[in-house]
Amino acid sequence: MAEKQFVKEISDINENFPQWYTDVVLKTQLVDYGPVKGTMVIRPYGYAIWENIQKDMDRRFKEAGSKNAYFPLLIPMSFFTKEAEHVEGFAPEVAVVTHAGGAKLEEPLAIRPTSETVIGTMYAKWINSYRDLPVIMNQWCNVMRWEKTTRPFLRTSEFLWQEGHTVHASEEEAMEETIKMLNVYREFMEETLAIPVFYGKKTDKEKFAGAVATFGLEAMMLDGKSLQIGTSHYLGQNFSKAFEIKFLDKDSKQKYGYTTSWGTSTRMIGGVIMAHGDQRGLVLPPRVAPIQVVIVPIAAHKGGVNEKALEIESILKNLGIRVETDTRDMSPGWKFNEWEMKGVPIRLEIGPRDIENNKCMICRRDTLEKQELSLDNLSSIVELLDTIQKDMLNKSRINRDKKVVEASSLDEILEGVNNQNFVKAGWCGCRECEDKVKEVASATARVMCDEEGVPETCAICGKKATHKVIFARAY
RNA sequence: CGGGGUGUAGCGCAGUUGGUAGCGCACGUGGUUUGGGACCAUGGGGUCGGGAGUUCGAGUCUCUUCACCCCGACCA
Repeated sequence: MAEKQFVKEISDINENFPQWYTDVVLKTQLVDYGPVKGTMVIRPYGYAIWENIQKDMDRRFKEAGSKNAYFPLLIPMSFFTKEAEHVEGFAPEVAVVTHAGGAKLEEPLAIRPTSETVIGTMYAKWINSYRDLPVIMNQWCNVMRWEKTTRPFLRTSEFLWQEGHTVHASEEEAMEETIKMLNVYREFMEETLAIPVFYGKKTDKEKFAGAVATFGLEAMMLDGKSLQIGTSHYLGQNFSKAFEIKFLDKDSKQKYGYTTSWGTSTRMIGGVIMAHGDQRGLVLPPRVAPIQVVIVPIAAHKGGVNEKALEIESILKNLGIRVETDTRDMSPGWKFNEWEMKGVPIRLEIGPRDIENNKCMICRRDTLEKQELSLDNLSSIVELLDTIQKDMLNKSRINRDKKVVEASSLDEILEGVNNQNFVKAGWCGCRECEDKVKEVASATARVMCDEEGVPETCAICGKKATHKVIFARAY
């Protein structure tokens, strides 16, 4: 059977990481490849993770003052040309509708790669006075970017995401919003996905097309590569000037607004897989796991076992736990392996001997530790899920911190990334040095961390450093 | 777009000098099992990626075409 092969093949994740990833997303039935190259079908088990992410994140957005809305999928091509840098950045990857209703369209329509342009157009109509500001909206939708190489969740032609778009009366307020949302993301990644992140300003080379400044959150995957798991952009007046987002201020003067945008995508699911997985497959943090506890009845044919299992299921359900009982006619060992591969945080075994002794067996997916639990004490599973959630973040943080090094020369940067590390180094701020690192070490500048203290000299050219940057290979 | 590779059952693969299309897993049925991927019996399932050619005969040889994968390049 395919699943058995999976466990055997994957003896060392690091040696065969891309293959491990592909196997795990396909064999755990999170996704399937779509009929159009570069697209993915998110299967129910994978989509349930996305729903949990959405629910948690949406609550945080609303607490931060954001409202949800929805804007159209199709955007007139002319909208993109209004912001020069934006069109230049996105043109190569935009899919375009040229025909509709059986005829060629007068103006081609872009399938949105991101919605700054439509939303900006609408904001221009809606905003007149400083009393209309700030505007803080978010939409959950799909976008399309025609990428050359794709991988499920990490980079697909079509993906699901959330994009927030805001307008503010002042530069300070807009920048504050940019940083505020960056922090909302950071808290979500750590508290809900159990993924520790580095976060900070991106270099000009890596910033969003059309932004004044881009801030990113970078997570370390099991193979030491970095995944940009969320971004928050300060757009200044670039888009408000291009789309005429103006308001009459208190001083009776027409002014352009200051805009921001921020987004995260289904890529987060890929991040969860690659940050927590192991040789047996997925390890899902309890807060996003579609099934938090799976009950496996042992020797169910002996009577009374399935009944007891279902009784436990209803007790756990009443405690607010997402629980499922696996009554399929298969050997227990087979089920154990299947649910481990699927990353269910807790497995509960119940058999005739347990029922006699009024207990059950509990196995944690993150540590694979087994322990007995009295059936009178089932409510402690709520705390155990919480413990697992916290332990996973701590474990990730410890493993990550072991793989962060400092470098003061190009050779050391190369050595660092070759050892699957994140490398912190001084940087003079010039594009040439950034390109040199890419050329020599295939690593890119991820985010700046100047607050840690900027080194004296640039590790690449030896001139005076202006920033401290994390270099890493990236997905 | 450059370099390399693969197309044979749902999945993974074998198929020798050209001679009736095979194996493992999965799937159906009956039974025995069940505390770490059980077993026995039996059954169903194929335009060999497509097209053309050579031949008495092509999964196998030739030409052509398509699709997918990996490494680059590009890129949230």
